[in-house]
Amino acid sequence: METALDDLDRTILTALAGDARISWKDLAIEAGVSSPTIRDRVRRLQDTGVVQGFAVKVSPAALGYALEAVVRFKPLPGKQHILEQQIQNTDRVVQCDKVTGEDGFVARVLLRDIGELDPLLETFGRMATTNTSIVKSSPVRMRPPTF
Amino acid sequence: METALDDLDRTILTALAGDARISWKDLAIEAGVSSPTIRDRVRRLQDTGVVQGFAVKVSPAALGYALEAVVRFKPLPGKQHILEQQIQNTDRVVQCDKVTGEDGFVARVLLRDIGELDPLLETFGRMATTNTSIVKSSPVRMRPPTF
DNA sequence: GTTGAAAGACTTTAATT
DNA sequence: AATTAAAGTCTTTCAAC
Repeated sequence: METALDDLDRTILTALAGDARISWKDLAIEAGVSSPTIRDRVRRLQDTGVVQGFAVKVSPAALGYALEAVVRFKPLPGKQHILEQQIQNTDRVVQCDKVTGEDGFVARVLLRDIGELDPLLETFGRMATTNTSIVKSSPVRMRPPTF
Repeated sequence: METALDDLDRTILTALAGDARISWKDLAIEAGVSSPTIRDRVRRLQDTGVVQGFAVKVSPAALGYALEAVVRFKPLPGKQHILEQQIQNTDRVVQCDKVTGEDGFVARVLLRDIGELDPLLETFGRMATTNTSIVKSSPVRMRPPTF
């Protein structure tokens, strides 16, 4: 599942990380090759699974989600599966990993205000104990791996 | 900083969340309006900060990062600032939040193999105690908020 | 705020190296 | 694998509603 990248691939990925809607033509000029070459390379990166797609970056704050929190869930005995489903069905959860150790799941949740926290946590009351940390800032705001 | 969205905005955001490189023409057909209208709406969503940009989704696994881990950092006395800088300068850290509570920072790190974990954590030895959980799966793999 | 139409720009194909 | 050139398609502009 691993792929070797050359300099052109890295140039392409770096440009797409900055602006995923850049035209193949502009990317071709930036990389010093022709647009069909860019087109082929991007398709190959998609075919090999390096590029999984292109996403819009939406600001939670601009949509009224004033707070973000990191919630760790420790499943109650026998409740791990239903907990996982409940997490997936909670649309305020925008990211969640199942991890090793005491806490079974680590999730990122969006809140309109602090008053929304307790009701949200209570929906998990029968399945897990929780540990919540409010996000004060994000020193590293979701960046790609180094190519 | 909050913005009201209408149905057309929501249709546009949903389409762009699925494929951020869709052409304005195809999006126009999907939404049942003209391409100039789509163009104007997207520009407005960018101007109001709802759309912050467009990013390529890269697979860490395809680049050889076989493991992901969630690392919580508790800064040693007086070391919070230098810790934050060190985290930002560590390119294996692809996401990090500064949070309330015992653990000052929660980070997501990429590893080529488990042997990379200890050396990485040791670079933080003078600044923080750490708590590491290996990601076993990702029940919610980074989704946008509901529009 | 939206539309249709035209001009301009970009993308894709296919022949070639 | 990469390039050029031409055909095809999309984007942008703008006058009109």
